[in-house]
Amino acid sequence: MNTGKNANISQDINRLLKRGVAEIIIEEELAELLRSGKKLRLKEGFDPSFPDIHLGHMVALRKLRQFQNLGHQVILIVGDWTAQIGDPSGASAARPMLSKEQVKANAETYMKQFFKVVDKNRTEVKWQSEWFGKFTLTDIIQLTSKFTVAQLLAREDFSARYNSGRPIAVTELLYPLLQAYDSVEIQADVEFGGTDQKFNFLMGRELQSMAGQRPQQCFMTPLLVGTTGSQKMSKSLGNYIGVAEPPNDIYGKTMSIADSLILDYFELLTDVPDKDLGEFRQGLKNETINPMMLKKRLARELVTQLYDQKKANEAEEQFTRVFQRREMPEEIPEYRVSFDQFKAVELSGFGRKNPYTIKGINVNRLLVGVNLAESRSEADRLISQGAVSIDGRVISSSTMLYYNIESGSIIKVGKRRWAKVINTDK
RNA sequence: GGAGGGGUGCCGGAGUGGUUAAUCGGAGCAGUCUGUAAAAUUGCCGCCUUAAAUGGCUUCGCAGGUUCGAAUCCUGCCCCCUCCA
Repeated sequence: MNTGKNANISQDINRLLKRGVAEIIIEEELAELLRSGKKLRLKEGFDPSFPDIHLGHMVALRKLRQFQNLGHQVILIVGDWTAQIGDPSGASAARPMLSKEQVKANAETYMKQFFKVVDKNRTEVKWQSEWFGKFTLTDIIQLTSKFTVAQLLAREDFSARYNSGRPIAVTELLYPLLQAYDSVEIQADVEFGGTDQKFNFLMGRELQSMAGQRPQQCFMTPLLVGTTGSQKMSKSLGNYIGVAEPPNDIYGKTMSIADSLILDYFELLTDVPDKDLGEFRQGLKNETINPMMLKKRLARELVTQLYDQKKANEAEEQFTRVFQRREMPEEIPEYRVSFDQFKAVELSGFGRKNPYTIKGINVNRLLVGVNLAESRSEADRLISQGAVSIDGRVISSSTMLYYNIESGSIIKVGKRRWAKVINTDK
């Protein structure tokens, strides 16, 4: 029994270090640490400027969870100081300073999502301000004096910018140092993140060894490609699937990912065994598996992880009904509005054309009123393009702009937006 | 401190006195097709008024000015970048 357990553990360790991993520094040392039985301190940082977690982040978070399952401890660092600088990975230079309240609110939002994946009971939350709040100029001079400009310019995006004459803010140079100092402060054994964090992680190692600590191991996960299949998943590119999104959205967005991503997503985001992944790959190649079926499975897996099986089944049913059979969704957001305000009584006064043709509700205004269109101009466009239907009847011609709607009617805009309108007038 | 370059719609980027609500590309939205994939194809893509035709308003860093007319010319201001010191 004992040997069996050990065998399992070494199998776990192996999977931990192989699947969904981009690079580990130093892999051998980490394997050794894991085998040693020591309870490891796993560092994960987050920038409170961006509190939302999407599937791209989830890759590393899943790894944290797997480590936790072996008994290790996560230390989550709220980067309330580094957030003011911004990770120098490119375009974004100066960031607006967040107020304390904002940071706190964002941290709460973040953690709510974080603990969908990571085990709360094996997590310790630390704020950078716990140590940087007390920093003095002396401390900063001491910290910065340990490094040279050449060292910092070794970072690829710095050197690229330096060589091409683009600006580098002094505070940006500070960013890696602060992050490195976090590792010292919490005595990290392993730091987790995407490959883009490599330089920062390595700085942590440097600083730790200067401080007499054993340098942390760096565990880097691959960057997940966003839903459209070209760039990395990111909120600003709009190609993301958020972990806090409703089950139907997670399911639906997953169904819309590019075929080329299916295998990656399975590998990085699910526990589907490697053996099955091989079969999927083969099946896709030979065209013996319909990619859509695989995506359905993937979508189910993801919703199950982030919610539960029941929600996954419901989402699948909904998807099948609405998008494959083109029927109504089960739940449609309701809007209680006064129909009176959409009646076109305004025509009078000019007395130009006959007001008698006007009866019913101005669909155009109604769309704006229930947030299906942002402006009347947009509503106009949607209608003239045949994207709007009421109770199954397409409103396409201008003669139907005043439509006799009843309370409880269902409006559909495009493929996926619905609203049920309830008249609040007596 | 000196010299030069630049700020245009969500992004990139044309445009140097009218025909410019502003070429083009990307993103986005919508129609057809479909597996809410890809590819293709069509239309839209500032706001308001109008059933529509139409009309009005706002927009090219900010504020003024010249002009019948300005994103385009002039003046002042703000911001960004490069080089020299």
